[in-house]
Amino acid sequence: MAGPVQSIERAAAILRLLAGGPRRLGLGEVAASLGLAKGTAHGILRTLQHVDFVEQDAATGKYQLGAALLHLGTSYLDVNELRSRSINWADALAGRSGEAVRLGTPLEGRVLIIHHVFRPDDTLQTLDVGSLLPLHASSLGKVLLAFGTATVESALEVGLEAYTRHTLVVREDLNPALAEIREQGWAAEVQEMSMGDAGIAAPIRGHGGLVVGAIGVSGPVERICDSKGRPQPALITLLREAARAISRNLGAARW
Amino acid sequence: MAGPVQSIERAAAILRLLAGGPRRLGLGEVAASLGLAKGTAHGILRTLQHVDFVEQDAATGKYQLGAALLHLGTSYLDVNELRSRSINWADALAGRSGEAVRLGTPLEGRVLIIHHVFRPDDTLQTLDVGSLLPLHASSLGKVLLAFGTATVESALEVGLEAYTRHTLVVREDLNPALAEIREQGWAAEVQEMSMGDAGIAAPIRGHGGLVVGAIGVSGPVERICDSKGRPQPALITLLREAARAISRNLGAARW
DNA sequence: AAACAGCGGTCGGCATTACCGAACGGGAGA
DNA sequence: TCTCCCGTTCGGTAATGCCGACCGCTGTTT
Repeated sequence: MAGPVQSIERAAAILRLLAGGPRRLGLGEVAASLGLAKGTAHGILRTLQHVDFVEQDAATGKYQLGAALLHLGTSYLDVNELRSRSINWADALAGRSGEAVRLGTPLEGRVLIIHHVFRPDDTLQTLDVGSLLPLHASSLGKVLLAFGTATVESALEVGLEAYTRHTLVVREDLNPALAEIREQGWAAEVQEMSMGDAGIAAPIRGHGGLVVGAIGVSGPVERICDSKGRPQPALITLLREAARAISRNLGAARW
Repeated sequence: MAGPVQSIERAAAILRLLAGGPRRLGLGEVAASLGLAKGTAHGILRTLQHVDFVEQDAATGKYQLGAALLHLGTSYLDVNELRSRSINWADALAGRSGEAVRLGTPLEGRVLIIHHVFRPDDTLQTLDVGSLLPLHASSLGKVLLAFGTATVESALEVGLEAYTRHTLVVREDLNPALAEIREQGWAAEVQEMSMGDAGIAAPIRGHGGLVVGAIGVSGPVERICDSKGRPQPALITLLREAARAISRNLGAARW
């Protein structure tokens, strides 16, 4: 396999860099972060700006992401088969469980949320679609890790950040947990990402039984778990039924 | 100004192409559409795939947009100042008017929706954020055209499609309409995009009074308009107040 | 007020870079 | 089983984009 086109790789790196920080970045910062000459970075940025992938603040000259990316991002949602085939089941699952339902797929050592059904009550919630969750501290991520859709190495590259005192932060603790998830066919996360919250997730399989994504239910720990701190069996059943139905819909024969 | 980086321009063209059709595209189709050699297109696609901007269907070998774009798109929303400074006012406007509120900015001869507050009632609605509306047949687009934020030329390049019999499809009809919008400070669209629907929009100004976007209210024609088919004066007042407030928030001195 | 420092932007020479077109191989359909 | 189609590979070529020094501006410091 021949080498990738470098200018495009660099352009993508710049976009990722701009997406990383919430702050606008100057030309110098961009060039320094990627080890490029200023002139080189400027050429790439000028091109990205020309195609509306990047915008430049008129006052400060600093750069930020551009509008075209928003349209490309939603177009991705439109063509994503995993998402479109899951929507109906995710809706039903949210209705029956009374909790928020999310769908995830791996991206760069994290979990990308590609669908989010709000909890049916009318409380204020923010749309998570497009957000990135950690692989090691979310039920969706653990499923993806356990079934090989995401690699532990990619998670380690990002780093096993300790969000709460329950977060699994060492690889030796992670491995047996993943084995158990493979065994039982679903994953739980209880106050590992934020205190008071919990979630469970199950794998979604595509053609040859390959796991292509995960679906999860999440909410306050007192509703997701029973008095012993274990996920509610009834919820698990609902979740696994939904995951199986979606898998069949995607062409997974006998799961 | 030196020339833009061609490989990046081509990569962007491929992404736009993939975003255009809802269908997955083969290598040959991509190469032919852009007039590139198959080898060239393949190299670019391979790179885009490597950075997760593009995915390849394992079965058919066809290409589609990739997951990284979704995250970049939502990151764009996070840093967009026009959006973040408008959210509160858009919310309030939706509450007071009882109708859906949308925010738009120009992109490639169309209007990109960067914010969407649902109509307060509980009817089924689809999120328009990331969608593209026509410049000539939407109230948001007409505002952007009238105040020079989008050019009539860019609209003509896309084409003045006739969605209904009320759509303005000839430039000579468009120009006086835009002059009137400039005059009165707001735009209306009554059944020009789809029968039964109407909308009104007003400009949002940034620093030097430059129009940077538009905010609009839309809904069924019988609620937006009065019995004579003219937009409700009360709605217009609410809308213009919101637009003015946001403009001031963005630093527009006296509008 | 003047000098400076830091910024984004520009320019021209060099060699690396990515482009092209033809040939390959595998899969699906006939 | 044969054939066509399509994604992929490969090597030669010169066009391409990269580099690093230089420019002009703005805001700050002395």
